[in-house]
Amino acid sequence: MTITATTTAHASNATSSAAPAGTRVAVSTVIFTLRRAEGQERASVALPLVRRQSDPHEGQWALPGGWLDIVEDLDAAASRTLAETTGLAPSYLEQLYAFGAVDRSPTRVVSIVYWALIRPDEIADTSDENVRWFDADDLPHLAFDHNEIVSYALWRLRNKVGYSQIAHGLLADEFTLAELREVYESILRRRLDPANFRRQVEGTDTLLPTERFRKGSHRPARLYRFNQDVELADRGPLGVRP
Amino acid sequence: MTITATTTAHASNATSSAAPAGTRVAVSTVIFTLRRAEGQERASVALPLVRRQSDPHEGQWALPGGWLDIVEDLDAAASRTLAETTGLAPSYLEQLYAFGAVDRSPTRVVSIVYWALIRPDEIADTSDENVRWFDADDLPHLAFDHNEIVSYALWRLRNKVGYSQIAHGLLADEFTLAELREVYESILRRRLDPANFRRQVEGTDTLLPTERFRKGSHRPARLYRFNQDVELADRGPLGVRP
DNA sequence: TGCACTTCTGGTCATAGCGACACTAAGATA
DNA sequence: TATCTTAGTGTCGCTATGACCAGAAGTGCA
Repeated sequence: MTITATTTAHASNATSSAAPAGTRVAVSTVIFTLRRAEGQERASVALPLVRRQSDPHEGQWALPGGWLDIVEDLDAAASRTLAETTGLAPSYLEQLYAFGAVDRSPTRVVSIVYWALIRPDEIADTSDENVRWFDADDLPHLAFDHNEIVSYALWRLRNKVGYSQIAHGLLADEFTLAELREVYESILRRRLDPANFRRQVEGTDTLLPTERFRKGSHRPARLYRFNQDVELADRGPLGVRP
Repeated sequence: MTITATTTAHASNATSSAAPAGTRVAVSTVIFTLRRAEGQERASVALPLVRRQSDPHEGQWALPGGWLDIVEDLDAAASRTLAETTGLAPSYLEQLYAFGAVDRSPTRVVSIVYWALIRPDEIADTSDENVRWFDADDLPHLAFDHNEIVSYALWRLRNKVGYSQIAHGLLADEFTLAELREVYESILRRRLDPANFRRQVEGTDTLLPTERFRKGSHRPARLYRFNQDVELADRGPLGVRP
């Protein structure tokens, strides 16, 4: 398993079509999950970063990514990136933006950036010292324009959670309304009224109640299941699916 | 003035960094305006297309575009495209999506697509036979995946008009509420109640009333002016400005 | 001049959605 | 058994919105 910190890297890549003179295309991915630090009241948004091993910004943290292979679709390249970092398929994957300022790197690189969601319970325990999960709101200074990229991805996440069902991409098959609410609260960083939240989410057709309950320290809560007929997000006429 | 129909073209370009073997980056732009065909009740969304002069899909209509210059920002390339086609600066310009399927062109091309708005009264009367304005809802079969691209751009336009102020990008400095309403009606393709529309738009701080009136065939209507302090659209942390 | 007609503009009314909040249900724990 | 905490229901008031009414202010024609 090879993990490359890219979006501009002089390091050669086995699948690279690098023509050193011209403009090269890289694909990077901002991978979000939720993580509960001990002692913390709320979970917080976290993402994996990769330590750069070679020249431009060597030693700094960067988004996982790699050069676009000449026979590889953009989505496929993003999925590959994600798999190389987390070993998983994303529960949600969407193109974020193409970054291509001339001066964003010593050589000319256009980075097609994706963002993705994966469920916290699926994160493999990587022992790789060069991959580390950071709190999205407490990042170090990153290589290239990656701080700006993460800011934009976070903005999109917080925005999109308001008008789509992407929150479900962070939960397992069955979940309680409290767990779903906690996802929203963690992303939006504010408390939501349990009663109103229930009313809102039950008003849609996105949830299917089950007959099972989660027994815990108090009154058991009904488990719900995500309605597979509804898309996580309206992508319009584009047919990109993770 | 050179107009190139791109997003994949074998034709060489003076500013191109074309390395024939690898992946090349093109920039195309979907340029929207409003146009009232005679006899038509409502204005409709129109966009300029360019007839391809060379091999892949020669003779077909395509989006205006060109190869990304190695010392040119993505936004700048889009603006250049737009200027070459319309001779104008856009009143709104935003990146749409990066299209990069392997099979979207005979050679490997990643197209960074922008979409833009320009005011109908500013459209230069081009005598170029290879540039023609089409109704967005009545397009011929276009080169490459450009039909799909236009569909997506239209979806974004119709979506965004609902929660941003981009409609102002299609009007002159001073306008009546009826004119502003007509922009919305044309984009959304449905009638809006004049009284309710007035209430909505006056509820925001985006409009500044003037003391001037537009005299027409009936009761004069007050002219309004767009409040320059409000952005046309919330781009989040990204600082792209046309 | 006066009347009809159209559009501009200000209002009402009923309804839907939502935030705030009170209250009941049900199990854990002491 | 009493108490605590979370699950879940219901209510109230505010706001936004769609439908619609009515007066204001012009033009055009008899």
